[in-house]
Formats: sequence, C-alpha cells, structure tokens
Amino acid sequence: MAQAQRERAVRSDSTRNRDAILAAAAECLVANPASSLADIAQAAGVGRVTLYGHFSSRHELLTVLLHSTMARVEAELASVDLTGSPWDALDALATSSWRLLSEVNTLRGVMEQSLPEGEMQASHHDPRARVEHLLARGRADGSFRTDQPLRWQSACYFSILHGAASEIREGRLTERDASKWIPGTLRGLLQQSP
Amino acid sequence: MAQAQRERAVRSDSTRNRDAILAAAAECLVANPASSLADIAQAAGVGRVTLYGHFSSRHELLTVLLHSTMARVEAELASVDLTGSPWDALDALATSSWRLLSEVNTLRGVMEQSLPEGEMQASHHDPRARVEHLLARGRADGSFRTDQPLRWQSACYFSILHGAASEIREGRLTERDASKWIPGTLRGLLQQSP
DNA sequence: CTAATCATGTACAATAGTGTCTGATTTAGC
DNA sequence: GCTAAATCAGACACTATTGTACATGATTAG
Repeated sequence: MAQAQRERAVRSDSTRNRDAILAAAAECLVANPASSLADIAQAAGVGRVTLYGHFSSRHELLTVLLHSTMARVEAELASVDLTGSPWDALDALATSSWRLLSEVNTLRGVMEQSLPEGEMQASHHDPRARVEHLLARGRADGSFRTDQPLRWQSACYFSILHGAASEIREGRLTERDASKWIPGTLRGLLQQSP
Repeated sequence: MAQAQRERAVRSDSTRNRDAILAAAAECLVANPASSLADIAQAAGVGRVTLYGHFSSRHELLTVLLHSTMARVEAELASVDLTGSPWDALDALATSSWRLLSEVNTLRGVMEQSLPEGEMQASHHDPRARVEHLLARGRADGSFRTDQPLRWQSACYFSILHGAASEIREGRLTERDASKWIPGTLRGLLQQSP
C-alpha cells in the first residue's frame, strides 16, 4: 500500500489555498462564530467549492482548525522556560501565550455548539494542565496564596486572558497595553493577602 | 386617545405565557446562543405561533429580553448600599450582582451577532458606569492601586464575574463556591502591590 | 510542451429557521 | 353562561446554509 505511485507532487497553490482557508476560518469564526462556509471561502479568496475540495464538511474544517491551533499553542507553550521562580514563570507563560490561548478558547466555544453534543474532550494536552502544574509549584513553595482552590485560580487566570482578548476585539484596548497590564494583574491575583 | 375602550381586561394566562416565554428564552439562549424560536416556545410550554402572538419577530423578543434583564440588573444594583468603604462596597456590589451581570453579558453577545451590525449601544445606564464610579472613588482615596488604568481594572472585574459564571455553566464550580471566592479575588486584583 | 492536478462557476437537492395565514378550540373575564 | 380573547396545530412561502455533481478553465511539475 502506502501511496503506490505519487506521479506528481502536491501542487503548491493547493497547500497555499489550504493554509489561506484555515487562516480565514480562524479570523472569521473568532469575529463571528456564526460565519458560514461561504463567508470563510470569500475571506480566503477562494471559491466555496474549492473549500470543499480541502475539507469535506464544516465539521471537518472546524476539527482541523481547532487541532492546528492547539498544536501552535502547545508549541508556543513548550518553548517557554518555566524553571525560574514561579512569578517569573507566570509572567513568561502569560505574555507568550495569552493571544493564542484566547483564540483556541473561542474556537472551542464555536465547536461546542456546532457539534451535536458531547465530543470535544481535550485533545492532546489541555493547556490548563500546564497552568495548573505551575500553580501547584508556586503554591507548594509558598509563593502563591493557598486560601483559594487551585481550580478557581486557574479559572481566574484564563478569565483575565480571555477578557483582555475580548476588550481588544471590541477596540477598547490595544495589544501593547494588554501585554503591559496582564503580568501585574496576575501577580495581584496570586499574591498572599496582606 | 389612550385606549378608548378596554372592554375586557388582559387575560391572565396571556401575561403568564409571556413571562414564561421570556424566562425560557433567557435560559435557552444562555445555554445555547443558537437556540431557535421553536426551542424557546417548547421550553416555555407554548406553541410556536403563540410566541409570535407576543413578539412579532426574533429580533423583538431578543430586544425585550435584553431590556428586561438589564432592568432587573439596574434594580438589583440600585438597591446595593455603596456608601461604606470602597472595599465593602466592592464586596456588596459583586456578590449581589455577579449572577445577573453575567447573564446580561451573555445575552448582549447573542444580540450582537443576531443584529445586522452596530445598534446595541448601551441602553439606559451601562452597569459598567456604576462599577467604574466605585473604582474611581477607591482610587481617589488611596484604597485601590492606581498603577493600572481604570478601564483595565473594570474589564478585569467583569472578566472574573463572567468567568465564574462560565465555570458554573460547565459544571466545574458551584454557585456557593463562586460567591465564596469572588470577593477575595477582587480584593487581590485591586489592592496595592507590596 | 504536455498532461495531470487543481480551481472555478453554475446548478441542484436537502435541510432548517423564520414569519404568516387559516380555522378550530380552549380559556378566562364579565 | 356568553363572549371576546388567546391558544393551538398544521400548512405555506421565503430565505440561508450545507453538501454534491459536472463541465470548463487555469496552473504547475516534469
């Protein structure tokens, strides 16, 4: 078996269009979760039928998009050095990933109501696990406050990141400002109460 | 003018059904923003045509629902005593309103993508104005940290409340726990850094 | 240049939601 | 009990989206 004959290599514009479709899908769906495939195809600069040449259904497009975005997040997160103090690790993790994390979060929401029911359990590593691991370390060595459950602190962490992304989408905040205020806010969230 | 003859009073089951429809709409739309009018009518225990007897279109139902929910929020917020210390006022405001606030926030999101474009500017008082007024007072008297913009702190305030509501919807948090952890978290958000 | 691959446009069927109309039936106010 | 008001079920036209089929035109590797 194993592709007996690949008489021709994959055409270059094919992969280029495929990437354009995925990029356009991410952009459209984040802006408006109810975007149709026609909208996405138009935003990608291809015909609607071409989209079906690459993804056999809306469901498949969403699935591939979610997985590819999560893979980018994983790659980004894996490259962050978390060996320093919990505070430094927190800053590094947040500033390097808040943008992507909120995107994957939004896409996850789109899929949840696009799929019949259920499905969706975290594919690969849940980014939350990484955050909670860091939180556990900071709590263990006395850096972070421990009068609140770890799960709650994790939820607040993502709430802040997601909220910042929303503010940006609605034009009330710039990316630069978000990057500037997020670290200090997360510190306030986790430091011991006086 | 002014209803020349009201030969009959409004029938009681009519207003009862109207209320049931609004309640069901809030419940359905928060759970699934793409709920159809048929879903809502069924959840309210009435026929689909009866719904059209009360609201001439999906748009009108959403508008009335948003306004009525915001009116409840306004009433709830107006009854909160904010004259004490900024910290106490913050606790009171958050614990008495986080549930409703997140509901109105979700409905606002549903409407934004259901209306053609634009519209939607805050009807009546934006609940945010009330929060920002309190924030301004706490910043002025030195209670809250001032090394971050007021708008950012306001955004974080709503992010925490909205995030807590999301966690509850997904079953990872109970209402009791949310009420327990929210005040302490908001304090950490606003207190001076050490 | 050549030939296979891919993109394109149009057309079509199937499905789902919206909004309207009809007539029959039940309900509640007086 | 009478009567107006409100409900209900079913059917209809309209629109939008999804997914498929087919014939034609463009692109690119070799």
